[in-house]
Amino acid sequence: MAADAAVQTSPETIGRRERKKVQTRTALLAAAAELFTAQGFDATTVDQIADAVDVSQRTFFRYFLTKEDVALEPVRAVEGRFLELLRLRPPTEPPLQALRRSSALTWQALREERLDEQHAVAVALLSANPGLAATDAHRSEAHRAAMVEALTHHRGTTRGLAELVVEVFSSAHRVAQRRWAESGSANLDDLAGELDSTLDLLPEVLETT
Amino acid sequence: MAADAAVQTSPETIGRRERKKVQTRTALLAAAAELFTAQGFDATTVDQIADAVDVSQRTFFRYFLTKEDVALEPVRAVEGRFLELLRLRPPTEPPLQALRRSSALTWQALREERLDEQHAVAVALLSANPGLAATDAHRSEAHRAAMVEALTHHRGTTRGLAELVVEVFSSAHRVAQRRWAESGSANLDDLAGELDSTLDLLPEVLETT
DNA sequence: TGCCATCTGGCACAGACTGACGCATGCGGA
DNA sequence: TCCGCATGCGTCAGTCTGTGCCAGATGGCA
Repeated sequence: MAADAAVQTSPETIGRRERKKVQTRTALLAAAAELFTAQGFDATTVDQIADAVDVSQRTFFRYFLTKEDVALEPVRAVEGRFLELLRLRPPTEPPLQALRRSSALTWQALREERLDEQHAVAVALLSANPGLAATDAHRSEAHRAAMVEALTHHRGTTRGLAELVVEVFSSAHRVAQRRWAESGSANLDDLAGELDSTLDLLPEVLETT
Repeated sequence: MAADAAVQTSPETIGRRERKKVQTRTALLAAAAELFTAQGFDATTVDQIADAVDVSQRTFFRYFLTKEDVALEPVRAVEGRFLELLRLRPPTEPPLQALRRSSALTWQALREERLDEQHAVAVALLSANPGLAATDAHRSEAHRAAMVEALTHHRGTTRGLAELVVEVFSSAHRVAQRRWAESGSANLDDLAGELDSTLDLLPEVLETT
């Protein structure tokens, strides 16, 4: 009976092997986050992270391609959530507004799942390590491409326009995120506020042509 | 008399030591560019570059902090030219237009000094190596800050607005540069055209709010 | 000519990352 | 229940980037 229940509930269907993998992966992520915030990204070696979880360095690199990836993984997760929400937006909605709304909803979801602190930590790590931010810019290219894909044909938007919209939105997002990190706030509402006021400045930008 | 002349003409004032330094630096830059375009950035080792100029690897790292820096140095040079021209713009000119005009003038200058090919090579290298582009984004932060500095108070522009203007312009610049690289053109006029048509799309971006 | 600052080469080493090999463990079928 | 296979993991050895250190070579200058 108990076994049957375990077999039927899909998430628990996975065997011991799979469970262990998830375990070590999670442990590596946690250990890395802790060490990075405690000692800084550069000062932390991969060996330290692996030792903290009691696996070999080689195993670490089987879970994460690079040391940067283990730091950026939370960011990637949030981007995934954001994309899901963006794809649910009605095609009648203007692209830039769809992006703005999806951001707000993403942060709301993070807060409801008590992931806001974790996200704040990741963002802080990013703005404290410019090199890491550069890698992030690279790694998020796929994400931007997916955003373009989701927005093309939104209310007759051409691909070329969608590309520019995404770039502009990403710029505003970066500016807002930087200001938020500098303010030292860990409240996602403040981040939303920064993004709003930044986006509201856009019309003035055009007047400078 | 001859000595006096040498002392007075500032560029030739430098002695043999300084001249040799410029020589090796130039040689390293040239060898790196050649190897990078021939074999790709990742496939080229620092040892290869150093060997090509017949200096030790250790010496290479005394001229360039990282392998990436030797690849990005031409880009930094162009940014310098751009900034000089931007600072000469009349303060009555709207910021975004000042940026646009400075770009055009920079490319014109590059062409006149027959540096357009070299620049095309650097841009091609950038768009062929996303990782390098990420580092470039990081390294160009100082450049963007300088642009903000130059534009603040331009026609009553606040710093906050200037920051956003620079971000938006940089976005358009990236988009245009990517399209130009994809088109395979080595003509700087085409790049200017791409930038113009991208910037002209900006009003439509705002309509998507 | 001789002294001093600077440049350079070579060495040793840390840290990120990779390929190969063998062992151990979990999984599925007979 | 037992066996064979797939998979994950550790170990080892090695590459490449980047750095500190010291000794020798070279240029500038009195």
